[in-house]
Amino acid sequence: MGVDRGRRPPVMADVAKEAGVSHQTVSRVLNDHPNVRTETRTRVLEAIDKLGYRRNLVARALVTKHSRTLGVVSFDTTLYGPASTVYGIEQAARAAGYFISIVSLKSIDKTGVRDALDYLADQGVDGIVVVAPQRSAAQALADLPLDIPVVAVEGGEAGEVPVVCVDQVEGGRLATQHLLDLGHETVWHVRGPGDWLEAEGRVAGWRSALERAGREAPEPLAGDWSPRSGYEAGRSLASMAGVTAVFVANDQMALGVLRAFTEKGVRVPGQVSVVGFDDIPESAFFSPPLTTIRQDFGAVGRHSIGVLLRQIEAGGPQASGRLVVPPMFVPRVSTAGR
Amino acid sequence: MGVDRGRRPPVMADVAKEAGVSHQTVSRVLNDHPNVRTETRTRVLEAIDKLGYRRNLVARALVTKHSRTLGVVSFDTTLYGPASTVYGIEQAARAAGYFISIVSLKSIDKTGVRDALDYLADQGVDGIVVVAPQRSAAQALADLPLDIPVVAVEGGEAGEVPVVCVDQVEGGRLATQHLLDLGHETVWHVRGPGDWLEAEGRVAGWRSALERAGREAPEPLAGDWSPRSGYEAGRSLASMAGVTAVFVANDQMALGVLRAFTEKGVRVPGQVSVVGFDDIPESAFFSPPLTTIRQDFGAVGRHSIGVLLRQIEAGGPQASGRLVVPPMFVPRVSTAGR
DNA sequence: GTGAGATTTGTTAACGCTAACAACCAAGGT
DNA sequence: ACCTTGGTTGTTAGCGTTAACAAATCTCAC
Repeated sequence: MGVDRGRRPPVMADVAKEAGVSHQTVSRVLNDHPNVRTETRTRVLEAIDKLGYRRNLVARALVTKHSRTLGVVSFDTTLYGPASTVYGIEQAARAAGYFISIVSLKSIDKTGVRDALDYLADQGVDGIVVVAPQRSAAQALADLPLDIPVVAVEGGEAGEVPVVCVDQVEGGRLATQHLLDLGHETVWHVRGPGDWLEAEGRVAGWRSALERAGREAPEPLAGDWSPRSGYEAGRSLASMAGVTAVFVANDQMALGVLRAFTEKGVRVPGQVSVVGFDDIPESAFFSPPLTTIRQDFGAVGRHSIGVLLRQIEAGGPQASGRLVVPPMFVPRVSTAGR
Repeated sequence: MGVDRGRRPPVMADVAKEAGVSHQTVSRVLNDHPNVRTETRTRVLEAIDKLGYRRNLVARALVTKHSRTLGVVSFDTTLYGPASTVYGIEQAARAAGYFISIVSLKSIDKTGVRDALDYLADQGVDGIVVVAPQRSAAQALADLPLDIPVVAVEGGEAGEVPVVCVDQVEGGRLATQHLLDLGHETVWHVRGPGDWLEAEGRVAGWRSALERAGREAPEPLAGDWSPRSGYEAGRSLASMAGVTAVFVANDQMALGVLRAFTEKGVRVPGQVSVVGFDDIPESAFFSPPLTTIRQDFGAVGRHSIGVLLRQIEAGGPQASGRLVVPPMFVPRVSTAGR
């Protein structure tokens, strides 16, 4: 392939001359226009190959008004959940022929989200996925009427914006019911930070399962998703009487709880049963291996792209509302009967 | 701000008319051209504000040949290391006014890397960071002479391509030396997968520390970074006689080793000391808390952008070679003297 | 064989911006 | 008064592609 003739990368006109056609015909070949003779097509294709031509997507985007780029706004992609979701998004988008442009926020406030959205809109993205697990982020989305398709992941009621999420309430219920089924009188809860919708959903599920069973719901302990906050909650729980079952709102905090229990000589699951949430890859190897609720982040990512693309191609918001991915119970060793 | 007059988003000509100047003057204001009267400038700025004008970056990119977008190719951004590195890259890039376009690979082979690079080059990125921890990826980079600035992260000798990395050999040495200093006769090693440069660097550091101390290096056990592979290695180690110290090539595998030891009744650090690598957020809460080697992924990400931007602005590869970030020893509870 | 219709190709004009150059104006030196 | 100089602004011409339309060619029935 004779690339590099004359330094400057070849453009459509060069291919056209090489193939003895007009540049428009080259364009047609490139865009799979039906009305091109097969013989012409192969001639053009050969010329493209010979010159090593690659079409300029920027020029294309200028005229079509479509960049085939999708924006992703996410909060702290260092965390397993967001990272996995973004990974799913990226895979699905690339499979559909879209590029992914990422903005990772340190903190999610209204200004942060607004700026990120503006930033991406400036770049000319065709649509945006906002991984908006916090109430404030979801709120921000609902408030700003963007003229560009948007999908929220884990987003609560985000006004007009369609939402893809895991059923957190169901997950909380599953975890709590499992512990009740094992014969525990009641279930304690280490919850996630106040502003997070996921944290609230899990609290709601936990509370609902307890209520349905007619049990008293103890005051939940507050955490911030970090192992350290779980550790501190664990130390509190270890010093309290009558704690036999704990539902911890994520696996990292559950790790902290387990650590605190180990230090205090509380045996798991001998004395206390523990259930986590997320099923991070490490959970199966905690001491003891953690019973938990798995979230299929990959599916969430894929679905969000599906919804977004449908919206883009339809040229307006579909009445899609809310797409809910079910959570999955994963029994391991950290829970046992009374 | 009277946005939305007439549906179609305003373009430079609209601003020009509004301000009573030519569109070129608007362009000059936008690009901070020095020769514009302050009075004219404010008039243009007011018009921009009034119309809610935002410049079209695609059109700009077409004529300037610069998209202010950087590509990132990474392997499995679900893992903590890559995720943190990409996060650092993203933050640094955005601070410098660049967009980030990500391609996350499932497997890194030559074709995969080549395709990803082509894909990003098509998009018109100004430069690319390749997170290339595998030998094959580094090789691929070295082989394909890209006409676009590239930086490799964790990349071994990548030919002409500048590299930013953590000093893996030093890390391995640090971990091993720590165990020797505690009085252990020798140190066993659970290594990462063969193709990974990081795995090889850590092996080399481990071996060098042992050699320097005049000790025999036992055959390393093979892992694949996953907790499960660490668990299996741990089971083997537990059944072997004379094992008192183990350096595990990452924290996740170390977790598996700890789990296996717990199951087999091997006390850590009572009978065997364990050192990990990475310092993931969970490590401090393992049972026992894991002594490990911290990698500053954020710094690596930031530096890679620094090197890349310098290369882009200089308009050619700088004689930068290799930028090495030192690892850091983090003592915790999983190691003790003989 | 001829005209209607379809198929295939070419020509021209955007898309919204910046670069290059030209034009204009005021100030200052001769 | 003239010419220069430099700051300030406007005009024109692309960047590389697709859209819209026009032109040429082919196909087939009558």
